[in-house]
Amino acid sequence: MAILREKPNIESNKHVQKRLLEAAEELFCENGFGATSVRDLTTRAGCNVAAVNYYFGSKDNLYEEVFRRQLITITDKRIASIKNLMSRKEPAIVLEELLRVFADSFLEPLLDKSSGRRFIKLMTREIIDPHLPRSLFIEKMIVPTIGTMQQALVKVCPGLETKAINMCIFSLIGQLLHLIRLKEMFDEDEQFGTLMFKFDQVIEHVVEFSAAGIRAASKGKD
Amino acid sequence: MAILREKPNIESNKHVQKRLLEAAEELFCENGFGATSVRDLTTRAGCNVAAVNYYFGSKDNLYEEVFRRQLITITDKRIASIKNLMSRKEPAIVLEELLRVFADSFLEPLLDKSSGRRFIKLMTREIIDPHLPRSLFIEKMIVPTIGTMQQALVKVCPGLETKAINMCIFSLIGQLLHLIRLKEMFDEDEQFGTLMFKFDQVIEHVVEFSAAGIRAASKGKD
DNA sequence: TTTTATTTGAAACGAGTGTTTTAAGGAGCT
DNA sequence: AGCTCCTTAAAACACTCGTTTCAAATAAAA
Repeated sequence: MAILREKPNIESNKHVQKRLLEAAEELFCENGFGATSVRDLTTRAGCNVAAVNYYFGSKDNLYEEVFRRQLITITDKRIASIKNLMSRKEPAIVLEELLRVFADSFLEPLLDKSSGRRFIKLMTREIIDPHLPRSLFIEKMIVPTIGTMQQALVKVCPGLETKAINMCIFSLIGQLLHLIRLKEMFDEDEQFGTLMFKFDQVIEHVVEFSAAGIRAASKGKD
Repeated sequence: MAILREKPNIESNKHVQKRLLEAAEELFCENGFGATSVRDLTTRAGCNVAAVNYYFGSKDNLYEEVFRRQLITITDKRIASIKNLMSRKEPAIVLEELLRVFADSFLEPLLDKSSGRRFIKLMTREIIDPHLPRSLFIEKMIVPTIGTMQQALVKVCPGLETKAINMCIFSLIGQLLHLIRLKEMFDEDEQFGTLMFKFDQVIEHVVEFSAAGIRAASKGKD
């Protein structure tokens, strides 16, 4: 009963364990934990039902493995984008610039059709009915992301109190998550989605809307 | 095989059909459609398993019945709050005032421990993996709510284009939904919830943050 | 009261769930 | 060869699921 063992030798023909992880990432994200059966997973991975329990011990373990991987991947990308911008010294960074980079790094996993996009649905599901400890979510995503953004904001926008910064980040993330939600909701629905919102226009609106809000919040203490 | 029949006579002892609706509203909201079994429902309602199919035809029908009721109830409350404020003629209504009323009417079902609070979780679930046609959602909630808020905003904030209004409402709702999400997430978690956010403070921040954003959006076309 | 109709109850149906068992296959080693 | 270890396969396990059946109980109407 091996749990999370290494690849057996060289890459034989995409090992079963790897195929299972890929299948799990697709199906869990698409349909959620409960609606994905072990037989769904093994059918897509092209292996026997027993393989899930053989390689991962249980369906739950496989789920946690998938979730943790994606969580860390996305968070690292976001932080890298922000730090990349902040490393610039030459022309001073303006608020709108930072907000735009943050918005892009936040929405990037949504826009490309890679694995990250599907994962957002799974994240939302995990918030509503959690199968994993919330600490994983907090420590691996929320704290690092907000922490990085805090540091960036105090540099770009001095004279803004910590509490106000947190609330402004809250407002920003709220809008971005809502944008993701609407995009998911009306993705194939032409009538609603493109009629009232063009994606890039909304991002620009969020940037300017939030910049005005942040400046108003810092005006009192400037 | 009666479907949705009327109450048999007077209210006998809280009729089975009614008890089933109440149990369904609680359990569906709490655990979702898939994680709520017919036996869970009938156990809480104190009746036989066959009662669900007898009175509602199927588990799906019962679910739709619960969802439609709550959706309409909440939407009506929100619209009434806004129209109540807008009916005032005497002192002109300022932007912050309107935003506060909208925020309150939006969060009200969250704050009280009535049926509406649980329903928000169910709404989120329905967005992620829908069991009902999206048209129900759009026609019974989104269109009426946004429509009412549009009318209110053009009166309070003239010189704001329709497209800009829609985007500002989008930003406002995004923040409020995020506030609901965080509250649900860290409701019993003292360490996180109350440490960084006091609920009333966040509402006040959202109002001021959004007022600044809206004024910035209208400044170009004033 | 008898006769209808409506509502309940217990049991069973067939299908699907995660997991375990048991045995067969296959690679690399001495 | 034989031997060990890892991997796969098919079947069965002990559930739970939504729904149906059909007889008994209850209420309404005659």
